[in-house]
Amino acid sequence: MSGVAVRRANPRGQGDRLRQQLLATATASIEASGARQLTLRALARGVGITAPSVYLHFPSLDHLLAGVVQQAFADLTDATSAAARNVADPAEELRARCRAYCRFGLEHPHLYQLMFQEDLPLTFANSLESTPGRRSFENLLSAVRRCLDSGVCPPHDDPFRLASLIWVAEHGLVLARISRPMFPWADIDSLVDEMVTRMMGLRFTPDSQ
Amino acid sequence: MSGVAVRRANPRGQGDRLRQQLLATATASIEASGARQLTLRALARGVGITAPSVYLHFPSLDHLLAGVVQQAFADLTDATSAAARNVADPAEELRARCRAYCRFGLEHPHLYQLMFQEDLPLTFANSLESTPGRRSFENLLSAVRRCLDSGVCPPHDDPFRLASLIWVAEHGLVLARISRPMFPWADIDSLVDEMVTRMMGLRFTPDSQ
DNA sequence: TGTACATCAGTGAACGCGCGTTCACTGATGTAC
DNA sequence: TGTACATCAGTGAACGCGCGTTCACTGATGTAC
Repeated sequence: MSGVAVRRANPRGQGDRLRQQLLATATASIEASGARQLTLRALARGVGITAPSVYLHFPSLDHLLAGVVQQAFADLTDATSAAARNVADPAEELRARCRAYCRFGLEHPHLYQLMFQEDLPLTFANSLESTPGRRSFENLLSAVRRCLDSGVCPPHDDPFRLASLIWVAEHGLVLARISRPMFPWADIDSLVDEMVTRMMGLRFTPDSQ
Repeated sequence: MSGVAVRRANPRGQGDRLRQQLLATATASIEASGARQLTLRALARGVGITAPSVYLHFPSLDHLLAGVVQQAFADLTDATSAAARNVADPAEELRARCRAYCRFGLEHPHLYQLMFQEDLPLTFANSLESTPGRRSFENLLSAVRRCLDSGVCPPHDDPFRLASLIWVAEHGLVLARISRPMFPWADIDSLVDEMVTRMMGLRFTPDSQ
């Protein structure tokens, strides 16, 4: 009748379980109510441990958040890659990728905002190449290149620049929807398709608008 | 030699001066170090008054922030309108508008982020029309309409939708730069120009890329 | 012209709260001899 | 097979801090009579 589940310490050698549990609970908590609400003590409460125990696995909350963000970017990359798989037409592949990207952002708004929060000290203070999301951008860049190479769109002398424009536009699509839910938005998939089509200079197809 | 400036109460009937000072100091503080750092007590310290005095003018910090945001949107609208003034060609007017929009965002990154923070309770919980930034969007929409009507670009059956795409893209341009300063960005003006040109289906002109 | 009073523009002390962080400690379990 | 010991996975109490908010108060200045 106590209602309080008594937690027992993990068996020897398996202290790493708590580490995973901390990451999972932090992610869930962020998805539910945003990263601002997540404090070290709130996290400890959520997991059912005492506050100092967090230090056994992470030197600070920032390190833990870096882990959450890293996992989130891996998931984002997986989602876009999965959407692109088995799509033969390069233009449609690019659109599918971008739709999946936006869907991920809109399905995990709080997480997405954390991934691009400017003041995450431990995630991209490092080198340019290991910037989180760099992998995801490289995939987008490859897809843009395939479009250019296959001739489904007019040539462009700077694929990197073109990919930047598309990334930035989908980023804006996601964030604007999150911060202005009352705006009379059109269907997200159709907006993404039109954005990609126009940005790449693709020909409009019946089902792309 | 004390170094502490002794503040004297404002003369009678001019208590409103402190109100303006609170707004100005809050804005300056946000521009310097972001809205997260701004607490009621920090603001009071910045102005040189005691914490409870803030309540004489604002029922809460949220109300004050709403004032800051409202002013910021007015400034943004002024900046884009000024850039559009005296530009005859509708296409160039639209580009000038968008360049000014992005410039504003990049010159006031912390303020811009606050303007589009999702959880500002007192700013756009209200009606759809009075959403902050709505005025700014209407101006953009008008500029898009002028392009379509003048025939400098192919027709589009939904100017509102097209304006949404352009707003969202410039929004993304600003926020992506803020959150990924290490990314090898191209010149912002040229990126804006190319984005607008492609999104509207304008013909490329020598100085637009 | 004097004076009592109201009002305005704040002050100063105090409160309870949740936070991050420290420190010494505990209790279970594996290991050496 | 027994037992001393080391290690692992945490606990529990306590700290100082800045925060938002309350309350009674102050001191200057305008106003009614």
